Amino acid sequence: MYMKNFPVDRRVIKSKQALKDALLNLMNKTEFKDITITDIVQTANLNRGTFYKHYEMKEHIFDEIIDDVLSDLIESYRDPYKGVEIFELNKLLPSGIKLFDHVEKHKEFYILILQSNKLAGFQHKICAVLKELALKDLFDSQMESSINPEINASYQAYAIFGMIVEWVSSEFKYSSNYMANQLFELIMLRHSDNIYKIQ
Amino acid sequence: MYMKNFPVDRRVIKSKQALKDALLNLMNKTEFKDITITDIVQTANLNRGTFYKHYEMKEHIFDEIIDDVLSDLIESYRDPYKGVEIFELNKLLPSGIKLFDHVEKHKEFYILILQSNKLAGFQHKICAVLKELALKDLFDSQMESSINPEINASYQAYAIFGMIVEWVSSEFKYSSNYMANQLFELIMLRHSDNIYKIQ
DNA sequence: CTCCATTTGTCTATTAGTCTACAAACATTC
DNA sequence: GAATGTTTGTAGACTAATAGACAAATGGAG
Repeated sequence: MYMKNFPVDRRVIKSKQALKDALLNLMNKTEFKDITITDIVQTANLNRGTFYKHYEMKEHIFDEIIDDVLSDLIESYRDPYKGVEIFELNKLLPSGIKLFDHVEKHKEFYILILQSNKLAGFQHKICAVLKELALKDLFDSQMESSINPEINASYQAYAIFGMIVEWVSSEFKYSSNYMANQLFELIMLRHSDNIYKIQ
Repeated sequence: MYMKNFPVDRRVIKSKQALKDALLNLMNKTEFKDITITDIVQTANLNRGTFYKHYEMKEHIFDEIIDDVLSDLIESYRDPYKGVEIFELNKLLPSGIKLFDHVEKHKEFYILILQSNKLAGFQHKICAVLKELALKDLFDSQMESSINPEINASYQAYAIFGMIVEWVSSEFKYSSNYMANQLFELIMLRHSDNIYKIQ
């Protein structure tokens, strides 16, 4: 995941955001390949020159959307741990789980990549990020266990992603808080399982 | 109601709109007099210089908001008549009544002026516009009647405004379509009354 | 009243975005 | 395949918006 040096000028941020919003919006109605640059700048309400100032092709807009979403995913995942030295499960309150707020925030994006066949590849990208995050946590907490950290991380990552898939395809029937609670309870359940097995 | 020569540059339109949105937004939480120009440009996410390029004081922003709303009010009122030579009541379908769509569109504004004591003066401005519109219609259609057109127009204007007040204070409990239907039925009712009296 | 922080209005240099126009590449239709 | 319209990429002249700095005005708090 590459990172461009962040723009400082408000105008740049706003213009780029408008282009990203426009592209996502158009992708809900039209095939990516059929979307013209003229379409994008028209829905973004910008001059075509502005597009060429920041991007070379429409693909680059989408690349940046991915970057944005993944960065925000990482941030929201880590947010509950902020300032916490040692990982303590009982301090991880459901309200601290910002993950589903993140999904809701990028609703349009998630609907898109879950519905489209062609964009399915990005699902793995998301899971890979989730796995890395989980792996980092596990490394800090359960080094003595006999469980393979990679497998455990992947297990957790895809489990969470499963919840997201379910949520999105239910058309966001539940609140993000409800989803956070569900995740919390599932974690607790799994944790008590472990304790049971150890005893 | 005066009309500034419309700006052509997108940037101007966007910046001004951002300032208007910001002001309306702030007025929901803070007294007008306590809102600083710094507050406005910060919520609008614009440089302070941009404010001074378009306005001299915050009052001028609000003046333009009023202009916008009243212009849109007139347009939405007249929309059903577009292209119609002679006023025919039975052709005025409920779906053609765009008035409540207008109110919904400017929700924030209407809530503001109906809740605030200090902004109550603008209610009369709106009614005055509605009366003028009604007067124009009446002039075209019922010159032979013995009813005083001014009184009739004012009657109609305040009647419609009454519906708006009710709708706003119900916190938009009904759909704009429902409101349009209600208005339509009320007009029909009154019309058939008239026929009854004539016969 | 004095001190301190905030807001205000104004300014400059720089950059982003605008509009317009153009020729070349692409598509469609006949 | 010629003719038509649309999209593309690029360029130039112009204007709006930016960040940043500044002194003056305003406004509390001690």
